Amino acid sequence: MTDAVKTDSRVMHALSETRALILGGAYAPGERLSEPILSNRLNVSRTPIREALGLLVQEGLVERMASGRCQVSSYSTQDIMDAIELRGTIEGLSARMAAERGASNRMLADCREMLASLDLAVGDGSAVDFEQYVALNAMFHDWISGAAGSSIIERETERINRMPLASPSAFLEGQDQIPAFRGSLVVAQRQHHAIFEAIEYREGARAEALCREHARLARQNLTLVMADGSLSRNSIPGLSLVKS
Amino acid sequence: MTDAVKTDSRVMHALSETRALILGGAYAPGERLSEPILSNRLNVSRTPIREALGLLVQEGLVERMASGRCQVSSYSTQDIMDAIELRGTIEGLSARMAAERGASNRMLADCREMLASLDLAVGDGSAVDFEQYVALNAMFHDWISGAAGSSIIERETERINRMPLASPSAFLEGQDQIPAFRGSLVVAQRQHHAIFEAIEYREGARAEALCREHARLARQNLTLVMADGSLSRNSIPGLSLVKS
DNA sequence: AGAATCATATATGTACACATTTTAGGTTGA
DNA sequence: TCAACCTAAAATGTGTACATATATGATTCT
Repeated sequence: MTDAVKTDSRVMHALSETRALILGGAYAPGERLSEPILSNRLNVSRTPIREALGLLVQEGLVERMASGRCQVSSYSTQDIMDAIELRGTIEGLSARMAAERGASNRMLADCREMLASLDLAVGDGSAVDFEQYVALNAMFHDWISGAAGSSIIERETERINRMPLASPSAFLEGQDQIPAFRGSLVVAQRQHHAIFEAIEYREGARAEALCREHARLARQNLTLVMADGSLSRNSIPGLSLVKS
Repeated sequence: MTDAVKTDSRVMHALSETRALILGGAYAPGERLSEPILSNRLNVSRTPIREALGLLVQEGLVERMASGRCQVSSYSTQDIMDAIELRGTIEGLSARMAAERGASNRMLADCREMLASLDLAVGDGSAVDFEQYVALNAMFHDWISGAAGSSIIERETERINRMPLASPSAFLEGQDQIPAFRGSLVVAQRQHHAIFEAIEYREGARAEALCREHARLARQNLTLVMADGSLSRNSIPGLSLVKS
């Protein structure tokens, strides 16, 4: 988080609780979030609730109406597609900058290690260690962002990744049951290697293009998820916010 | 603004006043911003001051330290360079999407009108109507963002543009005295036409590349400004935040 | 003299009260 | 039946008080 709110404060409590309620589908898109009611529900006074709502507006989970009232945000499938495309574009920028400016040997070594662990987690795609994969995948994407060497770009990347369903891990958690997903992990991991190689060899344009295409795997997964009627709306955090 | 804070509220007052103080250089980078002191200075109670500071953190003008205290942000020249590159990249994405998805005849007509007015404002570069240029230039860039047809991307573009010195208008205001600038406006306006043409003809890759290069004019202007010792540090809003 | 320590002053985090605005529902009138 | 209006309930915007945490500066000890 870029906002240094003390970790054990009531604001943080209100923030994470409310976020969990929204992402878990306890509040439907468009539903009002009144400060007094949340205040009662979370046993926190209105002041931290108010601040937490402001942060959720910033995260995109909540919208503030002209009257000042808050409601749960609603996104179209296209919105999520665009958010993923935006993430891919910014990751592409990071990767290009990392390639052009050059990553330190230490950074490169760290990434090689990550990739090796990811190889183990993926295997041949028949028995993926999902938990490991999710954690390492997030680390790899953070690595790209950091390798660019720009705090501004790193900060904006973090921001985009907080947007529901746009983060690199969005469709991974709780998706071990869909067969088509497991295959895509093998492809994704091959792309990870290619992205790393491009950065290592200072091939900026290639690194950028690969990142963009890599993000499009997520768009494909979104399509799969939206088409799959058997999926509970609440099995993927934030999916409840997507209307149409 | 994406945040719907009532326009005449005390929060808005505190926000714009404090922002003006920071951008005008009344507070130096790293200087502390205490809520009670601002409260006194602006004749507003701590509550709206506190919220305004939160918004300024979001804008990047203020940083919140681990203790909870706020201080004026400090940026390096490289940070601004990176922010401009990021803006160019996102504008490029917008332009590509606008080209690929197609802009309505109405949108295209609007833009043609803007470009004609810009042509008038620029003339042959010897007698530029700066005020007109600044306003129309901002409109043109907003148009690109809107033409993409994605509210998500439009929102993030607005956000980037609020970052000090990264917006398309950042180096235009108050720069009528630097000769090198006037020449760059002719180049910039030619790029505007090319970007429009690329979008009109659905040439996505061209539109994207042009937007990126267009933003690099701003980077060049930043270099000029930083090299020019004769320039007062406060003549360009936000320049006081740049250290080294 | 310099470093560690302690006390005071100041700032932040939070609760709560109150005024104003907004919403919601019911009533009246066409 | 529907629309406009009016009234009551509820929500937001803001000020203020107080507890806790943090910073500052004097003091003491080495």
